[in-house]
Amino acid sequence: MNLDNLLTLDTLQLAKAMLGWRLRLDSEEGSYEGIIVETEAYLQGDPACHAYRTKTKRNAAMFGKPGTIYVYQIYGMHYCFNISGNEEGIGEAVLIRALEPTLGIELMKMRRNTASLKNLCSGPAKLVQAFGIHMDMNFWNVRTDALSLIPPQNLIVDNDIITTTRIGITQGADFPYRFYIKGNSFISKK
DNA sequence: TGCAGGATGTGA
DNA sequence: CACATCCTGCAA
Repeated sequence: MNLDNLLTLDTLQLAKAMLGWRLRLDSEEGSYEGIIVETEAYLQGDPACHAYRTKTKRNAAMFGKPGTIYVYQIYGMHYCFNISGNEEGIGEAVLIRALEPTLGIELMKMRRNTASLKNLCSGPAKLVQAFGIHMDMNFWNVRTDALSLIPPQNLIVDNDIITTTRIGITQGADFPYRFYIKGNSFISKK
């Protein structure tokens, strides 16, 4: 599957299909890459979705074209990184929850202030910090900007994907919208 | 090994 | 006032 095909999937399928793809950032200081190993989907009609009610200044990027990057601040101090799904005008996105670092590891260790490989990108706010992602990247697009998606080296099949409920929410807590690669040790929860 | 507590912008 | 989180410190 190529990037064009990936971004035509509905948001739930997109969240699953992104497993195994690599997230890459090219910045002044160097390049970062990690394999996407855990995602969550946030959909229309889903009370946990930031776009559940109205379009606001904060959630506007969720309504962008597929591949639009949505960065938001949470708990006043951390940031999370999403990729918008579905067509323009519909507020849906996939939250990237964990990566298996493959490139730029020394830079990540400095940014995260830890030497532990497993602790670099094993959470949505952690991977944001490891890559140095910030609010200026809100409304970027993975098609056109320095934050991009690279197709999988090893194809992830359905049998390799575990589906569970999402982490850290109470509204919509029963929806099975969290996906991760079976047996991968870089996910956010053991 | 587990959990309580704190930091604090945004929108209901 | 609840929240798509993480880290520290203290108890068991």
